[in-house]
Order: sequence, then structure tokens, then C-alpha cells
Amino acid sequence: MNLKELSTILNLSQTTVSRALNDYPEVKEATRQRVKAAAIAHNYRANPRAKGLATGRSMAIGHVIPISTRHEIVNPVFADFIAGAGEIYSRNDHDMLLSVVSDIDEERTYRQLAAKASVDGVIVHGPRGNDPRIKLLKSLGIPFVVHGRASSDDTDYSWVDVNNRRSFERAANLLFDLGHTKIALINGLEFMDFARRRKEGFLAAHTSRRFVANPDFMVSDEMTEDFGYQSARDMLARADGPTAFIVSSMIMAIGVRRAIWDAGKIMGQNVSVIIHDDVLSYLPNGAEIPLFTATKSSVHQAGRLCAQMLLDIIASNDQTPRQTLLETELMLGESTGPLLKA
Amino acid sequence: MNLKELSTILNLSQTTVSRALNDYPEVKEATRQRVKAAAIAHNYRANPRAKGLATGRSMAIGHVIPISTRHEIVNPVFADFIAGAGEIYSRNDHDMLLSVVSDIDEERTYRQLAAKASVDGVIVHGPRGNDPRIKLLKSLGIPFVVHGRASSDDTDYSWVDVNNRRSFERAANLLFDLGHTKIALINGLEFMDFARRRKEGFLAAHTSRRFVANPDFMVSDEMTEDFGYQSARDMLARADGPTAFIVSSMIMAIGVRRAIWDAGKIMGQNVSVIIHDDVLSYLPNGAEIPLFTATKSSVHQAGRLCAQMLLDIIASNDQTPRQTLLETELMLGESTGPLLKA
DNA sequence: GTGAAAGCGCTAACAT
DNA sequence: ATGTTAGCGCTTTCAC
Repeated sequence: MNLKELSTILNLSQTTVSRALNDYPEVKEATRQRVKAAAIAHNYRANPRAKGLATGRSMAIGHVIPISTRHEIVNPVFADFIAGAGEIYSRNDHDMLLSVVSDIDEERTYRQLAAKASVDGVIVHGPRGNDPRIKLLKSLGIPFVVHGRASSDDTDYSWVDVNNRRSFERAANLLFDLGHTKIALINGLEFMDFARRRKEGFLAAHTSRRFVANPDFMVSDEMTEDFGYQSARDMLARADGPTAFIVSSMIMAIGVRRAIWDAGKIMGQNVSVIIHDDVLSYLPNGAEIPLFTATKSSVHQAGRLCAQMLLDIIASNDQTPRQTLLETELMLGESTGPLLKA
Repeated sequence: MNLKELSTILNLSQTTVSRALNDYPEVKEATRQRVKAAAIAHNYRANPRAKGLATGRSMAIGHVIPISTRHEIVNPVFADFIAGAGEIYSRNDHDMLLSVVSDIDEERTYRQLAAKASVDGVIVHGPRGNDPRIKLLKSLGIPFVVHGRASSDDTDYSWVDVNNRRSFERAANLLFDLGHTKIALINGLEFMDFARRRKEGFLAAHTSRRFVANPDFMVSDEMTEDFGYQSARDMLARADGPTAFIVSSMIMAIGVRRAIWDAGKIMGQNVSVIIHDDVLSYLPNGAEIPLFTATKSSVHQAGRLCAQMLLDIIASNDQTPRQTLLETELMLGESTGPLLKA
């Protein structure tokens, strides 16, 4: 069923039908009702390609997901983020175009999206410090929102980020309060913006307590289970090993827990682990928070906010940068499970 | 830069330029070279919407990802699958359209994709036993490939699946060989096809050894960390609790390990865990397989195969059902880490 | 308030 | 081997 057929059925011109469907004010209310009813009755849907051709807009948003060339890793948080964003898109009748590209191909992908004009805007994932993509997208003139931040100057582009710095500072302080003094930081690659900020927060907590962070206890690399395992194992092998860990992702934390286990130190006796990541989405609503999740950053929510912000930018045609900084919650109390004294 | 401009520059008709670019045989080789060079020089890319309008094809594949309405869960294996599929699409110049929909909205989404003709084919995720989507897609006439299987009659549609039955049978047998007799199965929802097959394999192993599976040790639900924890904890609280677990997903396994931990039974002494899922993609190439991964089903590879199969179906315009059954490997030996005797 | 006609950028018959 | 023309399904002037 296309416009022409529908308009024939209705004994109207394509123009009027189109106008009725798109809520143009000049069409008579009675006509509009009739048209809309017929559209539903005949399961009519405007062909998005024809519409796009005519309007120059695609009603689609692009997500470019970088995948590590070395390890073929897709960060699992993307799944949650995408789910949140997708919710907004479907509500606003937009499509989501996904490109999974190895990091070296990213620039080419963006240029291609721009040249083909296949999307009205893009979400930038996994920003690095001073990310070149920002400049690229600006020069290409595509509206975009960054999930995270990408440089020290955060004011000249749009982003949605979680307060990584504050969250890690608070996590460290919590452990200090419990009496820990030797805390390890298992972090992501330091050229990633989020990792840099998390480390800053971690260090800030030390500074404010006049502690000195042991460089041997701060490691960062691609966030794999194996890296979590290896680094925690090495630290625990030392006589003066850490008594608590703060870990940047769930997947690494699995490795960390395994290392603690292997080391024969049963959690519940003398090692605490705090994880920063949105583990909650894997849990039933209202269920107990697992023992090792103490910091919450709802990636799902970030996805929704990013998507909504981008749609707003596109709809308003106002590219003035906007920013949203999400505060995380420390999940404490009954549902947290034990966080252990040193 | 569009076709018209490019053809003007080249002093050729749009037709010839189009033909040259699309490798039609009738255009002179020299011309083709000249055209292609110019296209690259001017960074020309055909507008996919215009192309789609003219050809009736969209050069896009749809993925409909169901999300649990109750728990807002996205199964993390989708990320890997998508990555594999995306690789194939970008290589073949196709786009990937993602719809994340709550399970109740799925039918509507498929109908919409069909009516708008926004995709040339779809991949069906997370099939249930006797899944109604199969019939729906057939009636809509959209080419599709199922990741997994959806009914007892597997011959009348295309799918790529892993041999879940055999894999779980083998896992159970492995544990039997180690002397375990009380093995627990922590499974996904049983109306999911994969979960049903896994249970079958689990039971088949029991039967062949003339063991009787304890119904109390077989549980299935939404695959959450919490469910893994709760069910393992309850089982371990019993005097005659299981000495080994086979777990259907990584995320549940985290919970299972936590329960073992809490129960004070240190892994390495008397409880083994085998997990079925593609944990490997989270590990650096060639790294050690983590202790608890004993069965491998490369979801990433399945994504590639599904995508390729669908593209083949579309290109050949031959909808004869095709099937691929992937065998999993039991990851044993040095790299497996200890699997423990009962 | 409604309609006719042009045009979005491309491909595909049908010439030549 | 190349060009001319019509048309894919929609929106958008412009006219009434």
C-alpha cells in the first residue's frame, strides 16, 4: 500500500493525504480523521526511503561501536546503552543504524555516513582523551552527542556522561572509612577518557586523606577478565598486597574475584571489591544487589538521555552544545552485601 | 556530490556513470576506470535512499533484539553476535538496522519493517520453542535467518545454531568422568529453544550412565546473576548438595560462584563449574581460558555465519531453507584450569 | 481546504 | 558502448 493507492481509495489527492498524515494544520479535521483511519485500516506506512529522498532526512541515527582490533572485544555495556537508546528511537519513529568497526576504520565509517547521508545524527561511543572524532564530526557537520567526554574542554560539544571522577573518589573513601589503606585500582586503558577521570578520583581520595597511592597497585589495560585476573593475582602474591580492589568493569571484576579465590583469601574475610559499571540491568527489578556492586551508573539511562538529546538537537536544528552529567549512587545498606573491614 | 554533478564533470550521462560504478559489463573498461577514479577523487557515494527507491531494495538487514519486559535484560551475547554480523555487513556494503523491543511489541515491529520495506531481510534472535515469528515472517515474505532453532521441525526455515544438546551432554559426561554424581543444571527459561535442548543433553548424559537427575538440581529462569546466586545457594545449603554445576550463561555463573564462595566451599577443593557461553571474546587472543569456561560456542562466529547466510539468500533470491549446526569444543587441557574431582 | 506538478538521486527500459 | 526517458514514493511549492 502506498500513498497513491491510499489517496485513490480516499478520493483525495496524494498531497492532501500526505498533509493529513503529517499533521499539517491546513487540512480539515474531518478529512484528517478519515485519512488516518484509512491509513490504519490498510496498514499503510510511508516508505522511509521515498520520504527521506524528498525531505533530505533519513529518520535514522547512527551508532558507531568501536571494537578493539587486538582483541575483538565489544564492551558489554554497549548492549545496555543501545537498549536504552533504542527505546527512545522507536518511540520517536526513528531507526537505529549500527556500525561495528575496528578502531582503525572509524574515521572512514563516519565519512561514509556523512557522504551517504544515511543518518541524521550519530552517537559517539568510547571517547578517548582529546578524541579526533569530535573535530571530524564537526567538520562534517553531522549533529552528534558523545557518550562520555573526550577532552579537557568539555563545553564545545554535546555529551552525556557519568561523574566518573566523583564516583571513584567516593568508592575509595568508602574503603578508607572501612580501614583499608592499601587499595588497588584495576582500570581500563588510560587513553580512554573515563579511565583517566576514574584514576583522578581515586587519587583525589588518597590526597585528601594524605595517603600516597602505591603505583604498583594501579594498573590499566583493555578490560578483559584475564587482565583482571593477572593483575590481581600479581598484587595478591606480594606480602604487602592490597586488601581492597576498585575495578572499572564487571568483566575484569570476575577475574579479580578469581584471583582472590585462587590466593586462598576468601571474600568475606579480608578483601573487598567495589565495581563500577551498570550491573543492575542484569538483575531483576528490586532484587538484591550483588555483594560486589557498590557503585551504580545506569548505562541504560545514559542511552536514553543521549538519544533524546540528539533527537532534540536535530528537531530544534540548534546545535548549541548541551551537557548532562549523571551522578552515580553508592549502593549501600542491607542490599549491598558486606563491604569488609580491612 | 551526486550522480548528476559527477556525470557533468565527466562529460558522460548519469546512466553511464551509474553503470560504470555498478560494474555493468557493457561499459568500456577505460571509461569505467575513469569514472571510478573520479568517484573516489570527489568522494562520491551513491545516496542509498535514492538507490533503494529505484531498485526496491534497501541494502539493510534488520536485527530485532527482544528485551525482557519484566527485567529489562539484554542478553550480553547479543553484543558479540552483532559484532560478528556487522563485520559481514560492512564488507558487503549493507547497513544493520537494530530494533530493541520488549517481547510483546515484537510482532508489531516485524510488521512495520515489512510494511516500510526498510530492510531486505531480518535475523531472528532468541527463538522460543515453536516460535510464532517464523510463521509471521514467512507470511510477510521477508527473507530471514534464525539464530538458533525454533521448533521441532527444523527443516522448513533457515537457521544457524550451536549443538546445544551435544554440548551439555558432553559437559555432564565430563563431570561424571571426574566422579561427580550430583550435578546441578542452572538453565535459562525453558520456553527458550536453547534451554530445552541443553536440558535434553544434560538428561541424556544421565540416562546413558543410568543415573537419575535430581529435579531439585535442575532450575531454569531468566538468566540473571541473582538467579544464579539464589538457586546455587539454596542447593548448597542442603546436606546432599551438588558437587558440580553446569551453567547456561556467564552472567548466571557469576552468581553461582558467589554462592559457592558464600557457602565457604572454596573452588579448588570440591566444586566444579562448567559454563556454556562465548566468554572467549572477552579474552585477549591466545590468553588462558578462565578456570570455569569449559565449553565454547563462538557467538561471534555464529553472527558471521547468520549474516552471510542471509545475504546469500537475498542475493540468490533462493529461499530454500539452509541450516548450519556448529559443534562446540570442550576447552580442556593446560589452558582450562582445574576441573575438580568429586 | 485541496490539487497539479515538479523534483529529491538513483536505476532500468528502450533507444541508438 | 553510450544516451534518453520514465519512474521509484514521497514532499513541497504554487495555484486555485
